[in-house]
Amino acid sequence: MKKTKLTLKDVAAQLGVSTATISNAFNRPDQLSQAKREEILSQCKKIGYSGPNKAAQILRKGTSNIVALVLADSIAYMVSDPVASTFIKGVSSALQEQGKHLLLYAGDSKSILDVVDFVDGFICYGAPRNNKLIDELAVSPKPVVTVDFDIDNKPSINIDNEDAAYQVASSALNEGDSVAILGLRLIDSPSTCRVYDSPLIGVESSISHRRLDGYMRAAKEKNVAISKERIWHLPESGRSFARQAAKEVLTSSPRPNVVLCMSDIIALELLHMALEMGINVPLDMKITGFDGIEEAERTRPRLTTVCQSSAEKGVQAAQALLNDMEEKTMLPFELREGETI
Amino acid sequence: MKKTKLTLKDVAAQLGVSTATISNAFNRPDQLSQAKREEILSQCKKIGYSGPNKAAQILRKGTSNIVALVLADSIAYMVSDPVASTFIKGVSSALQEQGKHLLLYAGDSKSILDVVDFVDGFICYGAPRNNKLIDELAVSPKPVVTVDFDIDNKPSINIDNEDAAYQVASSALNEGDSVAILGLRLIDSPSTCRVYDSPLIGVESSISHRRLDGYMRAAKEKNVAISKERIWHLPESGRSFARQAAKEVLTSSPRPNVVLCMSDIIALELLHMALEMGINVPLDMKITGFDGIEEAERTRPRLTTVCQSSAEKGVQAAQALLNDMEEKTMLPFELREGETI
DNA sequence: CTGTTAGCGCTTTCAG
DNA sequence: CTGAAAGCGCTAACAG
Repeated sequence: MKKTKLTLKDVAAQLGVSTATISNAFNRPDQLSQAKREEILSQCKKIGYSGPNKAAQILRKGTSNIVALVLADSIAYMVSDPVASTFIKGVSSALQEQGKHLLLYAGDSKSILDVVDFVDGFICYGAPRNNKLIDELAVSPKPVVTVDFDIDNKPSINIDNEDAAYQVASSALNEGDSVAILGLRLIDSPSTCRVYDSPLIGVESSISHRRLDGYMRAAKEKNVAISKERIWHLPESGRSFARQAAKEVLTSSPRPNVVLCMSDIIALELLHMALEMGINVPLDMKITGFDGIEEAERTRPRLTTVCQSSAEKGVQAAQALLNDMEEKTMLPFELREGETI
Repeated sequence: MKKTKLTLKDVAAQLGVSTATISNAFNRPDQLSQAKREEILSQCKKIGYSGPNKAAQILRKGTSNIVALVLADSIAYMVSDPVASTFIKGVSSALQEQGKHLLLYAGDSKSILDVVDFVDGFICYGAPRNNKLIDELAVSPKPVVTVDFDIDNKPSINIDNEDAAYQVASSALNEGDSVAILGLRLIDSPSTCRVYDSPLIGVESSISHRRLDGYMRAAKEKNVAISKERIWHLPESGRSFARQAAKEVLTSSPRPNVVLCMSDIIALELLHMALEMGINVPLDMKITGFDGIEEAERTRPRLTTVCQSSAEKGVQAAQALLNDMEEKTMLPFELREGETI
């Protein structure tokens, strides 16, 4: 009894039929009689052949049932971000429904080339930290769907970040306010800092700049001036960066009485720290977030923020990919009035 | 100018060398002169050949650089669990270091067969909900590493759950205490309920039962009786199940003055609810958790719990897989005394 | 150091 | 409905 892996050919020989018949029994039920098919399948099970080798199928058919999810940053970081993980959740449930598999791909990887040949497509969540990936995706022969950013001629899922930011800022701001903004990835710096006159990055494509635009439009309408030294840049939305930035804001002078935050994580960190310092929210300081994560609902006072359904985004992205959608989709968002403004 | 994808053969023809030379230029630098190699590589770049097709390489070489991470449950659930996502974090960072890719695989999938042919191995985090997968993994020709449970003859990463539970219970319990236990997956039920006399599941393999054993050993030593109607079963460690169970416990009579929880998520939910009800923790009720998640450190009063480094587990699991380790590894844990006992 | 060639295991025309 | 045969694109002996 040798244990060399059985091949379709072996099986065909053993059962005394041709290889095509075995192949058809597994892949194209309509190509042979019900009876014959069941006969073959049961024989296969008996002799321990569990079906055509997938690696060979991938080469031959050119499809693998694997979808790559390209994250903006390292997997390590993304998977612990509540917004990203909710998105992954949406993607994975939609994929699982269709029997597709999920390959997680870091946005700071060198290249996309070592998977492009065998995955069935890419879902790209946020502009990957390594810009080169964007160029590679742009010319990839495999379908691509982007989320929270765009690539020319590729379908995408977005919300209107400018408008969302405008709305949340509008409801928070009043003439005479002293405002600070806690922004995400506005400039090219690995650490928390004020923006000052650093050149803004990815101004066209980035959701952060759309949000900034929205804040500024609201500010202008309300006759509120916001100078660049009151705008902070955070390299990512992790708690430690948020804490740093929150501290800087809270100890800056004059202390702002409205702080617009580009993520709930940042806003919550600021909120907690402010409360600890005995600052009354919203009387002494108003705070707004962005995203609408669960924790923001549980926290007291409840955070005023913009809700976007990351899970829904994930589902839509997966469906767009699997159904070869061409259009760019704009998903709705919702202002959630909490108790922090 | 046709756009048919270039193959290695085409390139060889165009450059006037043999296919082996092209292949070697990409895969085995030692097989040809530095000069020739660079010549070839730069020519390839110029004509737009980005290297050997990966699908073909997978078939030919039998390796893909893809590692499947089999989760205990659906990806959707796992990715939002802080313990699991920290584990994923560890795995992914170790894999990324070695240029390996991460395929997330749901533990409630039908079978492992549709990836076994092309992945390089499996990391299996917790006993998959679908038991069939365990049998398939047990006979898989590809390397397997299990975490938080065992398969005969396969390497594994574990902590001593019995001892950890014993220690945390020991430090919480005193003679005369009225104790409740909030357990995980103790019986076969999709909803929160008391264990009573339902048959326990997976008694041998499950970490939950090891923890239960540890609690019981401590209880016995301290002369504390814990009846099965004071032991709750939660199907998973999500907040909503936790909330349900917490409510049942807090409204049960007599109300226990010590509650041992098998996860921090459960313990925190209980803690919050108890505080809201005006119960003094730890005076009126002591609470212990398990895992040592970040949130448990941030919460006041700080939770008393067992810390295990899920990230480290992930790293070790990945290394065990990549280095073909054979042994079963036992990782250390650490009791963290908070203010809830 | 380079070229030839036999597969890796399968799918899919195309005849029968 | 079945069988024979041509590749999918590549790698690794092996011979030169």
